[in-house]
Amino acid sequence: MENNLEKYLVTSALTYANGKLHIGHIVGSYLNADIFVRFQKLLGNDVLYIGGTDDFGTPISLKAEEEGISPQKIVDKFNRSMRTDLEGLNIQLDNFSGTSHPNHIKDSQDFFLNLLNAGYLRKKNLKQFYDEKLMRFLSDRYVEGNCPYCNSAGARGDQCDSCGKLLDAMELIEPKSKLSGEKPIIKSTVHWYLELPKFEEELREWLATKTYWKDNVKNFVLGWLNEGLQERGITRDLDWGVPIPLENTQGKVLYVWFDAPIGYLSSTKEWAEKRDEPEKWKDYWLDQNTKMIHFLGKDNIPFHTIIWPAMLSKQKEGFILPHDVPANEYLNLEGEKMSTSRNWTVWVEDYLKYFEGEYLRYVLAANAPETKDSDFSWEDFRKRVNSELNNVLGNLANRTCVFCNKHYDGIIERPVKLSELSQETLKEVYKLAAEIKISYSHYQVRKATKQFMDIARIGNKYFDESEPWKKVKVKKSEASETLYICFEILRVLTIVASPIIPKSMEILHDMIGIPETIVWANITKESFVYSMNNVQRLFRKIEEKEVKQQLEILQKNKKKLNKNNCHKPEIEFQDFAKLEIKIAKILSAEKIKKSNKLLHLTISIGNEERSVVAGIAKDYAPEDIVGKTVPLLVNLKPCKVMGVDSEAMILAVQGDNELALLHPDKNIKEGSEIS
RNA sequence: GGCGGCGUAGCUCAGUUGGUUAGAGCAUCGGAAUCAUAAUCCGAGUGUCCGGGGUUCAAGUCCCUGCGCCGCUACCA
Repeated sequence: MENNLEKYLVTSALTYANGKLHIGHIVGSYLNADIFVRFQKLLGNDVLYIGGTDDFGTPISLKAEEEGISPQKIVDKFNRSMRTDLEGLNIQLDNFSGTSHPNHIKDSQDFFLNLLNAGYLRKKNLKQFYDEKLMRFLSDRYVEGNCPYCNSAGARGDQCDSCGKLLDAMELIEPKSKLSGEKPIIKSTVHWYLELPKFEEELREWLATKTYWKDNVKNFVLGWLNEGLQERGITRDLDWGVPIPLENTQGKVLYVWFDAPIGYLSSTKEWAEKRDEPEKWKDYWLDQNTKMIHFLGKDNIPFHTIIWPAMLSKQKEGFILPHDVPANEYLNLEGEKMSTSRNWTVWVEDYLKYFEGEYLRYVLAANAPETKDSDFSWEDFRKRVNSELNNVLGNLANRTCVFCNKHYDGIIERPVKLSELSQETLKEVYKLAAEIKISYSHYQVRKATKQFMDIARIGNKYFDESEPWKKVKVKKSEASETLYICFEILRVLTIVASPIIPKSMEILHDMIGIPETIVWANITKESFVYSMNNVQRLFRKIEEKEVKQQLEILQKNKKKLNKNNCHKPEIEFQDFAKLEIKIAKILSAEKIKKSNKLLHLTISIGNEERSVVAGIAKDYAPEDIVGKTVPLLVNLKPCKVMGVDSEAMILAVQGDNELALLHPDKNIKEGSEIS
């Protein structure tokens, strides 16, 4: 049997170290990986589970500046908080590292050098705009100016929206930094590009062997390939990152997406060192029998299916390539898209203040966004915990144990002969267990969850049909057989459900008092004696008021953020006086074709009419707003938006999810100025 | 507008490569039972599988088209 051992290297996508863990991270790449790892361990396979934080990049360095501490401090703080949260959810990685650890720097530099020496990196001299005020290079989309072709204002460095022409940022007339509004200077710089087009052929061939990948992943990758691969810059002018290992490259680092996946390797090496077997990582990374499986959310697919394999394939060491990339879709929250910037999510740390980690594991597993986006709601959470975990599984365990204690002093032995119903029942349970194995192997956690709950349902049904409470009074041995079978069912459950609710299943395992360990091979091996031990409730119920409380917390947090978010620097009155805002009447409105947000309005400010483009089409239909009076910023520099002249700007207010026009409190004649 | 996805019971969703009478859980209603965490078990269901057209002996499933919703993207809040 030992010869058949399979070897897995499982990873959860590195989490960006500028915040805490929330349920999106968990459902996207941690829980499904942990479940898979636990399952493989039950099978006795050799599994190593690796992860960590993604520590570099602009957002972290900006955050550090804001808070006046070093980026490393920020990163360390969140790395620690994530470890605690993962522990609270019983997600057990073999190593949780971070890309700012020293190992990682060296590994990433090696990757860079190997690619360079193999001829897959191209060095490009380029001129780039530089914002002197912020001391930062500006990528094309952060520069705007007048279009050299149609001369309309507001053209971005990469494209003019008025005439649609693709631009070179250097051609812009009167360029401005979008970040500071200052006029940027032109500075020359050097960057390295990964020449992805060179990999196309190889990648296609490699991908053709991945027939077993999930459809959503395969389609995504093919889409990318068919559009044609572009070379991608892998360096940036920044100081918080992995330095480029070449002469005269001060102030240049590797772009985060390049070094992040290398974190899987450096984290493995760190694991090996901690075990005092520094070469042990090679057992995984250099052994072609290792199946490397990356768990991640759909936004991460191209990096792991195109760029990362390309990078790996040109290293000297002969690393393995990803075997599978089971990407999950997104989880919504109460029907709305999750968003950390709006604080619309459930933070693990907060969750754990109120509920068991096991419950979240179960609910997220039962409702995982495997094939399409799914929704997490607190009401659904309550229902699943109460009517599934408690009523079906918890109650089966409880009624069996309590009955056994009451009538058999807590000990049940295997009957010599089993009735036909008992045999049939066991057979059915084994069959389901076998199906669960398939589900787990295919990452179908959702299905596995339903299936093990079905096993518990079989148990309840069998208990009822056998009526041991009647038999115990007349044929005590028959009633004992019923209990025995129920214990068998519980025993199977401790194995098949343990990847999803490991803690509860361990408790149950102790409760029913059997010596056999929880491993998959024991499923069909009947136990001979069950002896009760510290019988307790496995789960508690969630009350309606707890759901209400969580919903209130969500709403409260959401508002708090909006308030804090909108402080701008103090200004002088003269600054305000520069604005000419007048009350205007909307004369006509029509949709701008090819846009779903823009309306073309004709507006009157008394003696004058203007053409205005407004981005309000999502909240206002043209016919609804004709005749309305609204505030209008009159002296905004005119520009063209999608080919339409905009000679002023309507003022509107942004609510949580909608936009609202403003309206004077009294009847005011159009053209009146606001001050 | 471009790209991608989705539309199945009141709700949340399963439906493998086309193949009997379209399923599960929850909720609802009726019944049984009283070992158990007011838990369980049995029964009753209800469906224009978004609309229309096509391919086929056969379409929820494949093709075309219309509508609706979502995501990414572009966009003067």
